Amino acid sequence: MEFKTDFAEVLYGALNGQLEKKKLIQMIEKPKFENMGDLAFPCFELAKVLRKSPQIIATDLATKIKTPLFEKVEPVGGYVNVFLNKPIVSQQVIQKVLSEKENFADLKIGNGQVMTIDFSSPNIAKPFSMGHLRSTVIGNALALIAEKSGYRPIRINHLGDWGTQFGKLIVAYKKWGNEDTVRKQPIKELLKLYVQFHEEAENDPTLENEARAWFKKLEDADAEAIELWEWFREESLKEFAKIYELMGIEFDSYHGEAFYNDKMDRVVEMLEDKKLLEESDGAQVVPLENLPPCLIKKSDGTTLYATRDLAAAIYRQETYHFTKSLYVVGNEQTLHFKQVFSVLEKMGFEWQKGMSHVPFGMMLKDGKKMSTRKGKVVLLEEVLNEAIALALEDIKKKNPNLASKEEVARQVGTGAVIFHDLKNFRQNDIEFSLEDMLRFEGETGPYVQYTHARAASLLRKGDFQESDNPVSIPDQEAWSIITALIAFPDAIKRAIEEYDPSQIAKYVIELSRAFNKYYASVRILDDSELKQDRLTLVYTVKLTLKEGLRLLGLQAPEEM
RNA sequence: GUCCCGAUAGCUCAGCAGGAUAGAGCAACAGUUUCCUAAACUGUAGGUCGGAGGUUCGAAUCCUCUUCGGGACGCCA
Repeated sequence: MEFKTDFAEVLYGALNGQLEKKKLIQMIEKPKFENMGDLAFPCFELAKVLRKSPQIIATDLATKIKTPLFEKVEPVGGYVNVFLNKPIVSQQVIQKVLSEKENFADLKIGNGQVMTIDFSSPNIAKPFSMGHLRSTVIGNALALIAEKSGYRPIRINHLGDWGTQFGKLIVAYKKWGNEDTVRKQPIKELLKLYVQFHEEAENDPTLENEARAWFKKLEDADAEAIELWEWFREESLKEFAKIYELMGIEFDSYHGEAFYNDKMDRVVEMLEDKKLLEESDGAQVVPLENLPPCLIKKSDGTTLYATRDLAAAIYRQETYHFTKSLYVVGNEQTLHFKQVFSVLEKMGFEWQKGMSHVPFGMMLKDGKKMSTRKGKVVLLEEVLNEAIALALEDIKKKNPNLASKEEVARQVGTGAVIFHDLKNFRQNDIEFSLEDMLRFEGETGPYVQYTHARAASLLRKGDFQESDNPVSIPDQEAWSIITALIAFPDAIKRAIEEYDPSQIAKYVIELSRAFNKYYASVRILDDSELKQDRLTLVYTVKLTLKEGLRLLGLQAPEEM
């Protein structure tokens, strides 16, 4: 399977060790076009050392390369192009997928180490908006990819269940709220109150002071404040649970910000002991080099976001002993995490080197940030339900005899929404478009799911049974499927190294495309001696697609 | 003002440990089903890779400057 390495070995011999094997592996690339072979070695760099033209070097090298693994070696314009021996390579790959099944492409780079992943982290008493979708699906995929790569992921939902916003909410509830209406539709009603607070506060600034006072009461454990807070929190969690269930996402910890309330004094003490704290305009800060100072305590003595994140980081290290610790949080908080990591470094914690902020772009509406304060939010649950309804419609039209229509619609609908978010590089901003999100054709989740269902259908109809006979490439047209299968481990490697789930999304698209082309050009269930081999190939595609989808947090229905 | 992201086809984006003719999807147009799910496949059309310099045998990819868009920059998170 490591054909690059094999090629490098051969080159190393042919070059009498003039370049290191590692360097050679690095230089080997994939030719731009399929008719140029499967691997290519550019000779331009060697031209300087050898004082010969790249063309001559390539021609020369080509004659020296002889291995049964390559069926053709061709010097073209300064490149040595290599064509893999299709029968041999295919047999190896198919054999590997067949024997490893869903463990195909498992990596060991994580080495069993713990990786905490802080993601989703919605704010209590606010609706689960499209904005939170990004953190949720990216974090979930990263956890799955980390596991595939040999890490032990710990999924942490760092709930936004503390802060001045609760002061605002309590004020709003006491002034304009009503218990019954909140009980009926907690999130909608609380959002309404939150929005109303900001509207009224524009004309009446004293409201802000009231809100701060109520938050102070909350921090001082005032009974009424606590009671309301607990109620809001509980209702919100119920609401979030529905969404997580819909998307099939689970967490190891729901410790939110409030959990760290009693752990912050210790952090402040540690900072004092290390003489890192300074007073500035009545507030306590840690001055940093090349960064603005990090605020630890407000002038009224209450804590801040950064303080809680410091406490959380220390708690996580002490509890989980992580080697890596990720924060899947939006772009706009980059500075904050730089500050927090920097403070931890000043505190002398070596383990902070394993911490990374995994930023992502914003979900925009009309080119602008969506604002909860102004009530300009799109609710995730509504979008998911709409996607599911649309999927159900399609199923009724296209596959009316399908038994579990509702369940498959759920898988396909949520799949479309999740995939739409994951297929592009995280850091890009996304303009919210319901139309794009509910598209089931082209480069979409449903396209990949459909491809998987097609493969499953073939296996059913062809009554496929695994056998121990070696299987090789059944048709020339299948070669791009083989090369796609070979590429799966690389996709996972890149995804984990760059914390980039879109690598997997792009990969499953590529494999699906290769398979659909094959499907269109070769009749798989034809009665021929090739049928068993073809079905075996279909089976390897099905396994790999399913695993790829799983890593993104999508399910792969057998029929749709 | 300082710092961080981004700019590639009409739209959404790949490509960016430099390499051979810049690729997909959507939209448009033209096709494919007596045949394994047409949520598919085939073809046509569409690009001064924001602009200007530089490094290099070679730049969409690296460096500098610049324009435009977004974000962050102390008592929100």
